[in-house]
Amino acid sequence: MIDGQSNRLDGERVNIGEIAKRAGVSRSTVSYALSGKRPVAAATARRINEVIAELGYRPNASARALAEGRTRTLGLVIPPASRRLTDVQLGFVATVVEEAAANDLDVLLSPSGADHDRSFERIVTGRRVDGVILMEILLDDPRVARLERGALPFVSIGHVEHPGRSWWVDVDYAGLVRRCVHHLADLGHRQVVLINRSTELVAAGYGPALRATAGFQEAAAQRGMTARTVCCADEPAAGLSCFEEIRTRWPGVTAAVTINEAALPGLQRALHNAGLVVPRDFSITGVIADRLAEEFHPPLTAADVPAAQMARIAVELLIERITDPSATPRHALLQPVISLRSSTGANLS
Amino acid sequence: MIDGQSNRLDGERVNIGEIAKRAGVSRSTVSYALSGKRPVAAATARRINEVIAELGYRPNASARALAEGRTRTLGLVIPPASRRLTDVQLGFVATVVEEAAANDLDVLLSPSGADHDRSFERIVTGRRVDGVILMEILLDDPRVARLERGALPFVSIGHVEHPGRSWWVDVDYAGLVRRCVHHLADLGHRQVVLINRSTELVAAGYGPALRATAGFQEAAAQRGMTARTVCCADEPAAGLSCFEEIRTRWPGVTAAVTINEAALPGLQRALHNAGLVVPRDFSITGVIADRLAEEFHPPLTAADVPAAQMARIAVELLIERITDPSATPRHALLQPVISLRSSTGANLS
DNA sequence: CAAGCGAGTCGAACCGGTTCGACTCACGAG
DNA sequence: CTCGTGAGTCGAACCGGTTCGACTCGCTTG
Repeated sequence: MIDGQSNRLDGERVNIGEIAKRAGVSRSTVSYALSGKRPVAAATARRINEVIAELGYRPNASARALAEGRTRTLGLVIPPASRRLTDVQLGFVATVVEEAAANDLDVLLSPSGADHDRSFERIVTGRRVDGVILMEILLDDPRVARLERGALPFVSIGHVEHPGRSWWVDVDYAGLVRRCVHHLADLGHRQVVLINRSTELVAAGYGPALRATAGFQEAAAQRGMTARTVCCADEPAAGLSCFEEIRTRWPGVTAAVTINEAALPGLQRALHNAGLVVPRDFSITGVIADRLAEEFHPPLTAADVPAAQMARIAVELLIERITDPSATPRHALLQPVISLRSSTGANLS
Repeated sequence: MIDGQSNRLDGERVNIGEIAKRAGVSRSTVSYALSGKRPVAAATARRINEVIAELGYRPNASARALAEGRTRTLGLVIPPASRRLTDVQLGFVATVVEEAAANDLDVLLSPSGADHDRSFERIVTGRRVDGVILMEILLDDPRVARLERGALPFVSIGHVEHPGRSWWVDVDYAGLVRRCVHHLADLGHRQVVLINRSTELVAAGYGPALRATAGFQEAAAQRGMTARTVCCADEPAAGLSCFEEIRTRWPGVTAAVTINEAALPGLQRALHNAGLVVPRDFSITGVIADRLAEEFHPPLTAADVPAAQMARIAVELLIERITDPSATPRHALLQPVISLRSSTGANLS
């Protein structure tokens, strides 16, 4: 309906003044007709809308942002591309964008880490966004401090050690891993291993990795099990060598809990090479995106990471915090169900 | 609606006027000291920089965009989240963001399709970005027309049928698939099948899917082979049923070429279920992201889709087009090498 | 009938930068 | 000695919106 027509200006120089002139009113009247913040006579409004439709006018976003003091844009800080995004993170990004769009907000992406601090800094201090969603934060994250100092509303995925007045959404890794361990204990397993994320992430204080370890050891101790833990780089090759190492060092281990999605293909191949049949010879469970759990062979019994749900909640919380900067902090700790598929079985050894 | 007078952190309401006042100069002098567009005395520049550092001042991005007439932001139109992003697309997005950051540009994301036209429209007409990268375009894409009418520089990933004056980056699907077919012919295969993307995409006129088909049939005809083609939804389950159908309908087929990455896990399982050993009983090749090709068991001989390279080139071209709007259109048709791994072998039947 | 009120409109003052023209001053060339 | 020149600076005019105060009506209301 905006097609072709007689907009010879081709959307180039049309601003609110041009609309006002052609409609025979002042610029402020056009603005009020658009925002509805003051009454405008029906006849005037109709004239204005006709001119707007004819010229295909849209308010300039920068001018509006400058005048209003808000940009109608959210910032999303993603992990650097070098550390490949996992499937879960990917779904998360996509859902954030959709959810923001549903609220007429745009999303500005910023890579973090490495030498991308310029980008992060530009977004934070340049008033380019009204608020920020921070992915994959560390237990003691400098960016959190930076955002707090900048007085910019933000919601983090994952929480810092002592979340004082902060807003966040997280998955209860400790609780989920604990339940996985109990599940294995119920099936008669006595020696289990946790296949964690990479050594670097653990060293950097990545929350989920640390909390998974804690939950793992707590539950194993409670059930009197022998608990081993290994770190594994986030890539298939590492999954393979990691599993071979496990078999060599601890041949008595009969089950694994993992939160490392990227290593799964390698794990799969290692099991195949060792001639092990899942779950007859070895059980596997953990916290894994449902899609990946179903791609495994056999499908993995696992806690599904609810990335889309987290994204929706994060956007919702952020909008709330932006709208009311003095609101009391809110957060959500999600504990998704464990989907029973086919990768765990009784310990027969 | 922040009461400007009240309080807020001292460092937060700083603008160029405040810097000018404290440094004892005019606003324009501060601006010139920052941009270097006119000479400023060394002593003055030092005073200004001291004040800026002391107050932690950063220019307001909206104000600058309004005055300069450019936003220092690129738009990236991604496929809707509903149609899950593939691994390749994900790598592409991440690399675009990094490459843009390297050029001090930010990236605004816009989902397309479905009911997200508002978002697309907002970005195009609101002058929110200086240029746009369009992912996964169709052979006859309405968004291309929209961007051309809006006089907004853009680069597309994939090209329309008759790329007149447009800028684009693409992978030579036809050529790659052709080479895959020749490779299989050289190994003695006589009956081959193309496992394409989904029926919907093909019907919608998705370029790579159509060009892959064309290249496939051309090469097969040239080598006197029997060529079958099937469409397969972009998901593991479809890969499984799709392969079973192939075995039933055309039992003589001994090799497959695929450009459908998402279906690979299902394909893997179908092969396993059928008791087929790759490449002894069946050969597989195609156009696949290197990471996925290596996760397959055995690793796939395939043309690696160079997502990162495409992203870098796309950003580069877009910047060039923005800088010089009258430049003659440029494009890049990439023909990556085919990595010989272990999934193709001689036809023994 | 004066006063009060709310709908409808306008002009002007912002928001925070960039940029252009003009002015001053010191210095070297004619 | 005068003139031209360029470094260095300032003030003012933008960019394109939003918003506030004030003004004009026509209509109650006391």
